[in-house]
Amino acid sequence: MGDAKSALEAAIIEIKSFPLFLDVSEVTVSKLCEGGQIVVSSHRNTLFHFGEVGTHFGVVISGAYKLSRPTPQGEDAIVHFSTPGDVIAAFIMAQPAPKYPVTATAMGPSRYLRIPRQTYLSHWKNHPDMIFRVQNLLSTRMGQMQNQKAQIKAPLAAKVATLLVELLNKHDHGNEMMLPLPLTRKEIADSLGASVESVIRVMSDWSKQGFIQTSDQQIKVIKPEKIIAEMNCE
Amino acid sequence: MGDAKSALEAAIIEIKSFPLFLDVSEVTVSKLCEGGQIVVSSHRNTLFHFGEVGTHFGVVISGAYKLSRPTPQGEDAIVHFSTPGDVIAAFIMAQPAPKYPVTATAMGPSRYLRIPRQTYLSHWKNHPDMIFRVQNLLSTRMGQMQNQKAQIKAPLAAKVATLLVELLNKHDHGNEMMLPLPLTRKEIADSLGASVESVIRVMSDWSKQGFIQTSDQQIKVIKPEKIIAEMNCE
DNA sequence: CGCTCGGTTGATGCACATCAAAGGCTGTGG
DNA sequence: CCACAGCCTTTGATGTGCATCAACCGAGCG
Repeated sequence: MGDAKSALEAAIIEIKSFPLFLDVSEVTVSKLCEGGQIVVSSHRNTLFHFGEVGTHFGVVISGAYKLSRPTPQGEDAIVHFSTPGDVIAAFIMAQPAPKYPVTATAMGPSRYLRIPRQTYLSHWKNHPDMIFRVQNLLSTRMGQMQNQKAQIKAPLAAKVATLLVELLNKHDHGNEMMLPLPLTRKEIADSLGASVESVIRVMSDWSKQGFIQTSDQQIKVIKPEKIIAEMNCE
Repeated sequence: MGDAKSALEAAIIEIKSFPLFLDVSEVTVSKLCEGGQIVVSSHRNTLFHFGEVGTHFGVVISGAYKLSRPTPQGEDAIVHFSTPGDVIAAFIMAQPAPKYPVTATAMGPSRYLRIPRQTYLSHWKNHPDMIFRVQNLLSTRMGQMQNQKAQIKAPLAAKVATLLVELLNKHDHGNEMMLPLPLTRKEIADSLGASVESVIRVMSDWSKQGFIQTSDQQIKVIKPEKIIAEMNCE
């Protein structure tokens, strides 16, 4: 218990530097995290499932989680990739009896700060600035979905390129154009509504041309210009 | 000027019955609409364009507006259909220097209550209940987008069916299963990322089988069961 | 050593897009 | 009042991007 508490305190130090909590006093941050606990996930662990009653929301501390929905065909459609600093499930906290609209699954070892809904209602709700910050995060996410929708008729290569660029933009990884999360071709496919094979054909083409490099699930962009060129259909 | 003011007052009576303002005192509603003005649009008028600086948000009073985004191919992708009671552009009010992420265009004669951003910041922001109501509306919208994303691999017929059902659900039109807005095949196509011709082929099939009926742009669903059956790919 | 998981490649087919052409309907301007 | 332009719908013919199916390979792992 002492351990859990100090883990929480350590995590608070970590999350304080996220844009979400920038310039917020440590006391306030502690309050906003009241009742919170650190969840350590390993690869493919889930935080919650689509359709379950939503009792908690939270913040991604490290690693990454994918948010997916089951499709009528039994497959999964990936709705969003959440990286450190992202808020998860805050959106539905405003509802009286919320259900999770997605399943959250860890991609590689990850950590998550899980906060009870009650804390949202008692501490976040009456803190307009925090609500606004949350809205800004969500507005970004909404924007991404709309971008993707605008690309629905574009060729697959353009969609993959856009996804890569978007993921690169979220976390400025210095000059090393490395994606901030481990990503399989299948996950890219599920995110874009394409088949694994098609995604592979696009990307191994790029590999051969030296635009990108992958080892393990780490994708590195060598020639960003080329990828950006693909975005606009060559 | 007296006219404008009384028009606003009349509109406030109207919007008071929307879920957004349910059980909110008239005084409060007036405050929330401070500086608001009624915009009367005719078919294909626009409220604002993609990329413009966002100085206002607002509420749809009557008719309908489509929210669309230009695509790289020069076409338009429709992101959302907004019907009476919907809030438009509230989302981006939280941002310091917001730009409209969509273009809003009237579908047939419509009316809109246009409210300055300042009112959002001074009256809405500090009213947690209102913020929550806005979030709930947006959460519905987000949910719809996610539904559509989950259907990305479904056959076109399923997508059209889902769209129709979703639009029916938003406004319970008694037993008359009439869509609450005038909708062209092109608009359906732009909303789903399909071609007009394909949408027409699907829908004229349904017409011949007597599932639906259209006159003008008014679509009436005769056999909802059949349409719902199409949603799950037969 | 068999297992699962991720990546890759080729052959085949289909659900759509695209192109083309036509008719109705509305508004607009000479 | 007619001509003309735009918009919406429809139908058919043709083409293609991508899904699907079917193998196969290498790596990690109990």
